[in-house]
Amino acid sequence: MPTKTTYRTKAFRPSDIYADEVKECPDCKCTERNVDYQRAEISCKKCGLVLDEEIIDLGPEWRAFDHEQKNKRTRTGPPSTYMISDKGLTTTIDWKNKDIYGNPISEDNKALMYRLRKLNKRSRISGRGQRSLALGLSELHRQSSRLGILGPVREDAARIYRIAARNNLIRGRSVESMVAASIYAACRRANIPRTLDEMAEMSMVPKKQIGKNYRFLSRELNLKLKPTSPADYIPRFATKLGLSGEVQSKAIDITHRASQKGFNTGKGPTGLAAAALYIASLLLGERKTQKDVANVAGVTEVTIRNRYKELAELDIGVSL
DNA sequence: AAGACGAAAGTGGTTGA
DNA sequence: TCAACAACTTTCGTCTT
Repeated sequence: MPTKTTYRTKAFRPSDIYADEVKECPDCKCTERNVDYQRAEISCKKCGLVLDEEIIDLGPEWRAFDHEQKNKRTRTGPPSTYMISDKGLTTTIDWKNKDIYGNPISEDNKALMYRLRKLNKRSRISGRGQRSLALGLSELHRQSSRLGILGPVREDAARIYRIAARNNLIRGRSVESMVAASIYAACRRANIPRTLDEMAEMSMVPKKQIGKNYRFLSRELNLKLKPTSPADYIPRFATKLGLSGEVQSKAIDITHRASQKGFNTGKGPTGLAAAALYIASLLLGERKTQKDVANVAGVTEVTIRNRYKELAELDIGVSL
């Protein structure tokens, strides 16, 4: 990814970003590019060679049909927020009338300090709603891009965040953690759940806090989310492990049969998904170690073993 | 030598008084 | 608010391939 941030226009287009650093395609030496946002890939227009993948979409959040919408819907400016916001490093002026050495401030300066405090406070508060929302949305954009979340799911996350902001649910919580919680909720709603570990890793927010905020959001906004099904995790885990589609469907089959026997109650869905994948990989001869599966699923080998033992006792055709 | 297995102790979150 | 509790993790020793 290019790291240059020389463009400062309000609504830049992704194609502009790459315009000044198009390199020749090593295959056919042409310089024309296709940018595919669905797959997040840049490929050569002539020969189709993929030149860059997992690009970050820095474009506007929504489509706009007239000038007013364009102003409203475009997120505010370049990825770095140095120009706009204080990046959370707000300056406050102490209420004590002491200087940094602890000496009292002179009577002359007291009036000055009073005025400064007042102005500082006022400038910080004014327009906070608008500004923090813009900040939140750009943070949301950054995080969802890193997770590879696009389209409707991202829009849903943005909607959740906006509603939360409107209902004053962000106050007292960090923007990053609430954004992460919104994305987490949107993913679950779309049945493509991310684990809390994944969310924590990319948002730099402790897992605990994301979970807490997520529960808070779902309670306050009545999101009515069902517990995640282990089957939802399987395709993603399987892909990461490089397992075939057959193993995937076998694993999904196992989780379905297990849930028919009322097995999935109270257990973590990722553990069960991992165990099902492990078993399926053994049955179909694409052996993966417990350790590999455990790493991808974010559980330990011990958990896989336990689930695996329990599944074997369940009489659903899983026996070794 | 790596992977699988299991026991035991520890951890963080939920529940019910 | 606190203790009990279930699920899961960490750690470690032993067995298997």
